[in-house]
Formats: sequence, C-alpha cells, structure tokens
Amino acid sequence: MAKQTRDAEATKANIIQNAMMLFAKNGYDATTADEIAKECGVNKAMIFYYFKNKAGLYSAVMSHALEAIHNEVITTDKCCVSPLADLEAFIKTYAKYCDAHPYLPALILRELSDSGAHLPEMVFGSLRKLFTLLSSILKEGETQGIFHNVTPMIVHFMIVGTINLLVTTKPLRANAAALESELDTCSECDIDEISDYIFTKIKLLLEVKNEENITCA
Amino acid sequence: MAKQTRDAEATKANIIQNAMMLFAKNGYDATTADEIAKECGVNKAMIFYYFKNKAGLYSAVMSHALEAIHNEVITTDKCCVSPLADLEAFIKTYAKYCDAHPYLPALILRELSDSGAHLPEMVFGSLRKLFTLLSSILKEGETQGIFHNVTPMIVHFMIVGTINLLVTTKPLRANAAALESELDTCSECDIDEISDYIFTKIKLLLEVKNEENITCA
Amino acid sequence: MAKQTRDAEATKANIIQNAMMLFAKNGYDATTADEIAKECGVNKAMIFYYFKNKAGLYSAVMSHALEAIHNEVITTDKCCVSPLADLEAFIKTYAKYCDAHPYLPALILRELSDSGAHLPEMVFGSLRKLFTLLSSILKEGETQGIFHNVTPMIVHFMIVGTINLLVTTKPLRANAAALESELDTCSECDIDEISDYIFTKIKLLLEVKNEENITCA
Amino acid sequence: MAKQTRDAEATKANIIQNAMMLFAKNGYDATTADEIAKECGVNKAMIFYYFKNKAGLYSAVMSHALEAIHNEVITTDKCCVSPLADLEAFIKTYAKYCDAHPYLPALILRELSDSGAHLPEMVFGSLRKLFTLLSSILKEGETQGIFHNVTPMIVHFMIVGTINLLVTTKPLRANAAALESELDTCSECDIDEISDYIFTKIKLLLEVKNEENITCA
DNA sequence: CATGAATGAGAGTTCATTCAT
DNA sequence: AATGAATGAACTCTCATTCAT
Repeated sequence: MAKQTRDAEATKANIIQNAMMLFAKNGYDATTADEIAKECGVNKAMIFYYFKNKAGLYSAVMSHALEAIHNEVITTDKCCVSPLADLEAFIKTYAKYCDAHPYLPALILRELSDSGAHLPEMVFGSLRKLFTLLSSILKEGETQGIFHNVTPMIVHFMIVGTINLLVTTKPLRANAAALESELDTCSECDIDEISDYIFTKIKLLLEVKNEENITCA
Repeated sequence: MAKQTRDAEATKANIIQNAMMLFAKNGYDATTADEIAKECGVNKAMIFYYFKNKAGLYSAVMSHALEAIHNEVITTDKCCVSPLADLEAFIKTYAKYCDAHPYLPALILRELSDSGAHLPEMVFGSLRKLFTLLSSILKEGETQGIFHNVTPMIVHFMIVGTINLLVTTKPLRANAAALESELDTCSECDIDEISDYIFTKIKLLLEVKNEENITCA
Repeated sequence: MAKQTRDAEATKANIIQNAMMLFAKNGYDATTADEIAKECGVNKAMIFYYFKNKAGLYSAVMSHALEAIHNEVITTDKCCVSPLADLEAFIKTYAKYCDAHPYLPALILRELSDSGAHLPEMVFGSLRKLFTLLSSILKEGETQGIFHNVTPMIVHFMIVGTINLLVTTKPLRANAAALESELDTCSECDIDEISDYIFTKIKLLLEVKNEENITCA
Repeated sequence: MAKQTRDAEATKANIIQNAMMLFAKNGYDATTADEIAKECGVNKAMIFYYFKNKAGLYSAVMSHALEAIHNEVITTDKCCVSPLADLEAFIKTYAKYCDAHPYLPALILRELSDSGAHLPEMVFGSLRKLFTLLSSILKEGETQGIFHNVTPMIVHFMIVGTINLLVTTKPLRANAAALESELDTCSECDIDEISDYIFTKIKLLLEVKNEENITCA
C-alpha cells in the first residue's frame, strides 16, 4: 500500500497512528501485529524493529496520545485567568479533543479498568499530570473561596470519566435508542452540548455549599 | 483441588465465580481457559461442556453479574418513597455492591469501552435496565418539580461511571499517592464516604436550577 | 428420542444401524461417539458399554454389513446350476443389495483404500469369503471350458469395484452431469440397467478367448 | 531435519509431497499437522502459513496429484492415432503412474467414497477431466464402428476403478494370500501384467457386439 | 531500512473414554 | 441397563517474535 518510505520517522508515526486506532477498537490482546502491519502497509517486522515488541508499541501509542491531550489542554488553558474560566477551558478542550480523537477515551478507560496492568511509568505519569492539572485548578478555586467541598479525585472522574464514557459509548447509545424509542440515551447530543452541560452542572456542584442548596430564597 | 462434586449447578457456579474474577482482573483475551480451570480445580473441558465456548462463558459471567446487581438495586430501592430517597438508595446500593464485588465495575467499563463488541443481547439488556431504572427516578423527580434540567444519560454516567472508576482504580490510586505524597487521590476514602459525597453533589446538581446557582443570597 | 428400551439386543442393533450410516457417510474418524449417540437417542456411554470402544463398534458394524451381504449373495445364488447363471446371480444380487444399502459400498471402498488399516480379522475374513465365492464360480467356468483366461482377482474388482464405485458416486455423478450437460455420467442409470450391462460385458470378457475376438467372421 | 531452505516454492513442494503420502496412508482425519511437519522437517506453523488450514493443504495436495496424472496421461497419449492405441496408452500410462505414485489411487478412492464431501471444485474438475478424456476416446471408437455398446461411465470405472483398487490393495492382497495359500489374489502380478490383462479384456468387451459373442465359428 | 520465511509457545476446542449414581 | 458429569490427551490454528537476505 503505502510506498516504501525509507523515512524512519514517517514510518514510525504511521505505525503509531494505525496502532492507536486498532488498539482502541479491539483492545491490546485482540490486536495483532499482522493486522497493524497490514493496516499500515508496512512489513510486520518493522514493528519490532522500531518498537522492540508489542508492549513497546502500545507504550508508544499511549504516550503519544496522552502527551497530545495534555499539551492540548495545557496550551489552550487560559491559565490563571480565573479558576472558573480554567475549569471551563479544561472541560471543553478535553471534550473536544476526545471527540476528535475517539480512540483516546477507549484506551484510557481500558487502561483504567485494568488498574494499569499493561502499562508503564510513562503512561501512568501522563495520566497523573492531567489529574494534577485539574486538581490545581480546583484547589485554586477553593483557596479563592469560590469552590467548596471539593474532593478532586471524585470531581476528576465526574468530568473526565463521564466524557470518556459518553464518547466511547456513542455507537452503543445510538443502538440502544434505536431499539427502544422511549429511552433517551442522548444519542443525538453533540459534544458541545455535552461539554456545556457538564460544565454547568460541575460549576453548580462546586459553587454551592452543601448546606445551602436550594434553601436560599 | 476442589473435590469432584458431580453437581452440575455447583460446578457451573464455581466456574462462573472464578471466571468473573479473572476476566475482571485480566480482561477477556488475556484470560485463558487453562487458567480458569486451574483456578476452579476443574478440568478445562468442563468449561466447554457447560458453556460451549469461551465467549459463552463470558456471556454467562456478564449476565450473572449484571442480573445480580440489578436485583440488588431494585430490591433495595425504597421504591416510590420519594425521588430523592430512591436516588440515594440507588447510589448507595450500587456503590456498596461494586465495592463488595469489585470485578463488576471492571467488567462493565471494559464492555463499554468496546462499544459492546463482545457481548450479546442479554448483557446489553441488563445494562439498559439499570439505566432505565435511574432514568425513571430522575424523571419522576422532574415531574414533581424537585429536579431540574436533567439529562439522564449524562447524569447516569456521572454516578455509575464515577463509582465504577473509583472502584476499579483503587489500587492504581493508592499507587499514585504513594509515589507523590502531595497528590490527593482519595486513596483512603472508603466507599461510604464516596457514595455520600456523590449523592450530595448529584443532589445539588439536580435540585438547583441552572440560572439561580449561588446568586441567591 | 427412542424411549429407554432396556432391551440389550434392540439397543445394540439400533446403535449398529445408525453407526453404519454415519461411518459410511463421514468415515471412521469424522464420526464421533456423541453424534452416534444422538442419532440413536441413546446415551453415549452405552456405546462403550456394549462395544468396549469406538474400534469395537466399527468392527461390529463392518461384520454385520459384510455378514449380511455374504448371506444375501450366497443364499440367492442358484448355486451350481451353471457358472454363467451363478455369475449372473452373484452380480445382480450384489448390485441390488448395494443399491438398497448404499452405506456398504462406501464402507468397503474406504476400508480397501486404507489397506485395511482400521480393521480386524473378522472383516478381512468376510471380504475374503466374498472373493472366494466368486473365485469358485469363475474357476468352475474355466474347468467346464466356458470361461477363458480368467484372473479372478482382477475380474472380482471389475465387478465388485465397479458396482461399489457406481453406487457411492451416484450423487457425485448427478452433480457432474448437472454442471456439464454433454457429459454422460450415467446419472440416470438405474441399478438393474447397470447390473445387466456389467453382466453382459463380463460375460463377453470371460467367454471370448483372447486370440479370437472379433476376428472370427 | 531438512535444512532450513528459505525457499518458499521448495518448502511448499516439500510439504505437499509429504502430506500426499500421509493423507494417502492414513486418510484426511487421521493425519495430523504435527505429523506432516515432522515428516517434512519443517515447523508446523508453515503449513498454515502456506496453506491457510488443513483443508487448504489437502486441496493443494489433491490438485497437485490429479494435475500430475492428467498431464502424464494426456502427454503420453498417442493422441488420435487410433482409438485402440489411445485406449491402450490411457490404460498403461494410468496404471504405470499409479504404480509409481501409489498414494494417488488411495486418495482418489477415498474422495470418491465420500461423494466428494471434502473437496472443492478444482479437484472435482480434475477428476472430470480424466473421465472426459477417456470418454472421448471411447466415443471416437464408437463413431469409427470399432467399439460397440459403450457406456463410458461404467467402462471408466472398470478401468480406472480396477487399477486403483489393485494398486491400493496390494499389501492387503499379499497379506490374504499369505494366510490362505490356495487363494489367488494376484499378489505377485506386476503392474505390466495387470495393465496388459485389463487392456486385453476391455478391448474384447468393447469390440464384440453383445449379440455375437462366441457364437462365431 | 525493509522483506518474507521460519519458529516456538501456547490457546481454544474436540473427543474417546471413564466414573459415580 | 442407563445416564450425565468428568477427564486427559490431542489437535488445529494463532501469534509475537526472530532470522536471512
């Protein structure tokens, strides 16, 4: 297929791209080197030449993906304007990126559901960096007295986990809706509505003190 | 190992139990029939005798697990007392069950992250039933005017997804906390605190109208 | 299926009947004990109870079948009327029996094509008896001066082998004829025409001295 | 064992050769991939690498064998000299080839005794081609008025079937003769005698009109 | 850098056969 | 006599990985 490039970086990138897609679609074990090679139009041995082994490729794929999203989020983040603005940027950037690269959420969920059985430091570190970023936004909000009762880990999963799940289950939800028309699986919701909704709700949940809630007026 | 029972139901249950654990721990592909058989103290052929093939066993495992949690949630549900009480029951029962049977969340997450590539009707139906249950609670709350701006699917993932992730990542979070002491990964949080927190926050998020938020006083 | 008979002989006969069919259709290796049992409506263990093992069953099947054909041929043989009449009886009885019990030829051919790898004395003996019978007819004809230049083994295969092949290839020949209409595979020939033809031709071949053939007139 | 050739065609041919022998000796089901690989001095996986699966290998083996005999027969055929000369060439070439490659007859007989359950078009086609060749010789003879009352399919089996049977049963016949010394199983007959005999007899059977037979002078 | 041939270690699945009831 | 549960040995096929070119 792809003409023999003889360009190491291009070949590597090509393999990573296609592997990412396949790993996300079928999982680590169910993705074979043959399959990846065929998809890339590259000889199977090249995978081992460039990445040493399958785990090495997987690791490269994950680093690549997480690096990318972290960069995306951190650079778009209107850092330090205000915790609320930062939070909004975080949520919307993350959501948009996931929507554009839907393999990522699948990979992350799978990785988390294994307790990271498959993967090494680097990947683990990247996940942590993302959490650290959100964490610092939330803490700043608390310091400024605009967020209350924040447990960052839980809020993190409420945001990131929910987005991941909504993105990966998109086909499944469409399917479920088709079968049972009264069931609203948000199958038509687009990513902007979703991230708006999440942001609005998370904002509420962070701003309102537990004791006050609606009792105010 | 386990004495030869010659009791079909017991043998089947034994296999399902052990398979559930292994599938949850290692995923579908990485779990081998040999491994399951050894863990059960049963001849490998019994797996095929009772479940026809590996996929059949997986299907049985998933049905079993989802059936169980659905029953648990539905029977404990103080049905129809009030949407709020029902919601609390839903969240806490679900959380408690997951904590007690931590394979379940891993299985569910994995299944969702495939878009259900692996599994059949039954499983899919069970997942739907769980969502339908929460959905009806939320809708009743809206009808009664105590919940506002509810998008059930998203709220569902905010609850169920978050619990699943917190349960499955427990070891991972402990690990991360150990590496970097300032990072609060909620690694000490027990399931009751978690479900309390989630319930409180979800309650807020449902009860407050978007426009009002903290502007009240 | 078949109600529990508790009649040993009936059960055995039932198993033999069905096994014969399956062995003929699929061959020894491709026929499983499960399959036979299901076809008979009998528990699989009975096969081993009555026949010790699969080879034992096969042996029983072959003996039964060869016994049957040998009896048929020998009793119908208008023995000793005249070699020609005996030959005709042999051919026609054999052909008719094969046509009525088409598993037999398949079993025999398969057995012969293995050089009898599968089977024991008894079967081997039965085959020999059949050949001995024809042999004696041919020899008697030679003694009486009406048959010439007889090599019994070759003539035997010309008769028995040809009938076996025509019977077993019946579906194949129909198939071939359907594909290529100009090809005459004798797919419409019935067993009487066939045995008439074979008898007529074999008669010629035995009666004419090699040197004379058509040179006569 | 056999040194690693790294020559695809050689490896394939090697596998086909050995597989042909084993399939002929033990039949399709009783021949295992392990056995073939060991016999070839090749890694078992190569079988699947080159032939996709066991059935694929079998198919390749059959095509190869039938192709070979068809070529042999057709090139040796002194085509169109005279039907009688052609017939003689057909019979003798076929017999000689079978004698030299005794797996072939076993394979053919087995295939025929299944009604071709196992095998695909190609093989079926090759068998048909052989029959078509003989058929045309016989028809030409009839047109020229030297053969009479020809039913090609039956005559085909009388020739080809008989040769196949004689070749495959060679060990069996030797065995039978050893047991019972009076029985003449033609165990000493060599292939030239056999094909001479068959040719002579088939010639008779074709040339003499049914009604005349020995009645001549 | 790139390829196709080759390998070894399993994995899932089948099946004849035995055991306990 | 009859059954269903249980077993162990094989068998086909797959796949990550390496080697020779």
